[in-house]
Amino acid sequence: MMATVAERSLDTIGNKSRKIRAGKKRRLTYHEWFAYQMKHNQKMSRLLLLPSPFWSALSGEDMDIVARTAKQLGNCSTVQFIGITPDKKEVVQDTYTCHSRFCEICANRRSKEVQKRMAGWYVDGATVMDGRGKLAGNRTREEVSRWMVSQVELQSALNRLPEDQPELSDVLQKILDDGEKELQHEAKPLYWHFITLTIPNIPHVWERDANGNAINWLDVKILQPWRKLWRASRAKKSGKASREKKSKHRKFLTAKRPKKDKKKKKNAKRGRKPIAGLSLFRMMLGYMGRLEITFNKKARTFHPHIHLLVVSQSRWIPRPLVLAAWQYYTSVQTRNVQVKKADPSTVGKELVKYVTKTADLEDDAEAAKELARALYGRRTLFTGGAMYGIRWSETVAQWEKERAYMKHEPTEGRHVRRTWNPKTNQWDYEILGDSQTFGPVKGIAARQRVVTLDGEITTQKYRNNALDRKDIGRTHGRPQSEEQRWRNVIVSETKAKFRRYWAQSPVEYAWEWLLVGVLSAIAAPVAGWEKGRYVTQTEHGTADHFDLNCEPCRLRLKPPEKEAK
DNA sequence: TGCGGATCACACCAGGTGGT
DNA sequence: ACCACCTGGTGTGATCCGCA
Repeated sequence: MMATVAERSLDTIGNKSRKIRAGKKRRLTYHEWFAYQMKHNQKMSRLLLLPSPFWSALSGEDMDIVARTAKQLGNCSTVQFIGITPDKKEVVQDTYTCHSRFCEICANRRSKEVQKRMAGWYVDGATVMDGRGKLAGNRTREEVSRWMVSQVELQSALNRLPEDQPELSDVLQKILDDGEKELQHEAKPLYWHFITLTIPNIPHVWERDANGNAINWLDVKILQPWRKLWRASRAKKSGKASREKKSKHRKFLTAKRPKKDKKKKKNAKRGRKPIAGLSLFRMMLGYMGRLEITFNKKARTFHPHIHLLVVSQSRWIPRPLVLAAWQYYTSVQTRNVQVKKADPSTVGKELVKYVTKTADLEDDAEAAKELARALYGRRTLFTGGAMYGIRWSETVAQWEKERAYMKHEPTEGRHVRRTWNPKTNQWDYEILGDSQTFGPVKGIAARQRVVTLDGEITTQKYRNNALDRKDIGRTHGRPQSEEQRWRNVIVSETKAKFRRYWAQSPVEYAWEWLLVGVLSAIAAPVAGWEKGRYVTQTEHGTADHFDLNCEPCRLRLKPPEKEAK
């Protein structure tokens, strides 16, 4: 019953799938949807999922290998397997943990918060997911099932309606669409404003800290505050759950009416004090921004600006309120905030004219280098809200493309300095000499990471790549069976986890490795050291020790040889 | 097509304020 | 002391864009 309902109600998933979107639009079967989710859903892909055909291929010995490797590495394997039962139910089969008190992953798993949320994720050992394929932590399988049944029943009722009842059909269609429909606001006139947010002169836009890590002050000082401000302004005002409203109403009916205290303020607004000026940003529908950095030659300081062209529902934007909001999010006492009305017909000119003046930097190679590093891979022209992703014209797009010359290494081509020529209404390019060129140094890559509930820091792409990589687990030129490939995936994942753990906190890892070794030596004095590692038995193949660099150990990973013909 | 970088919707959570 | 209510903050998954 469950599976059939799921199959019939999951047709909307197809729109989001790249493969389905490219081809003819059609309904997804449950298996197709599940395969898609396994590949693309970040929450689900945090688990190492094995397709059901390979599930039986994983023997108990393989699990032992994983567990032993995890124990040896002093880190959690956090490898979970999901099996598909005959009734199409996904069941979490097993998890291996190291239970070390130094292990962050285990500490996280033990925390009440994680336990609480994990309890919502799984009902009777099965993953809970809703009709849209999302893992819903606050809904049980029964609730999801009821929701899907109601949707299917509504749709079927709509299909079975006779044609002479258009009114009823409309009502049913309205109910169906209600969940997906966005709120339709009545049309209001829009006004364009030009806002300039600035940060006082700062000595550096990019530098390295004591540990050698790159700090992009440009991002910290001005871009992040702006993103925070915009995000806060986009946040919906919290709505009330119907259950709370009901309880409130019930209490209101049953409670005795108290006498009003005239001393206290009437109609006083309760709750947290709102941030001044944030309501103004709420009325803005979208923005187009340009990052500008000027350089003060005498003081040798940078002065970053954000020029914003916003479209707002409010006719008037008071400058003090914008200033207050900007000061709240930057914690900086600045007074250089400008607000003025803008003409939408001159959008391009207003924004494009604000570019970094390279003439200020030509005498200061260090400053130019610093600026180049700060701007490396960063978009100086950005959009948001209703204007997100729009482009003015192909010409502007081409300008943007050309402007990114600083992204490339100096060996890739010659560097040019571009200046705007108002006479010809075009850019003039000036080729810089070798002494004036500079190559940006890549800092620590700020990759988008996902911290799972198990505390593991990973990415969806990393896992997909690991699965897609063909050279996983050296095959030495031999063709690799699917079974062997999946087995190698497990081992390589564990090894990669060790590398990440080592990279994150080598000191902690070293201490734990030492402690585990000493404790093992005390607990099991019969065995000894071999190849720099402690083993409980010296004979390979039957020992608890498993070394990936050891040939006898690696032999155990090989698939069983076929019988001789 | 893969990867890096960015925004957005949704849900939950922490904390403050007025009232009982 | 507790509750109702309000606010912004934050985690998480989805999606989009630009580039090679």
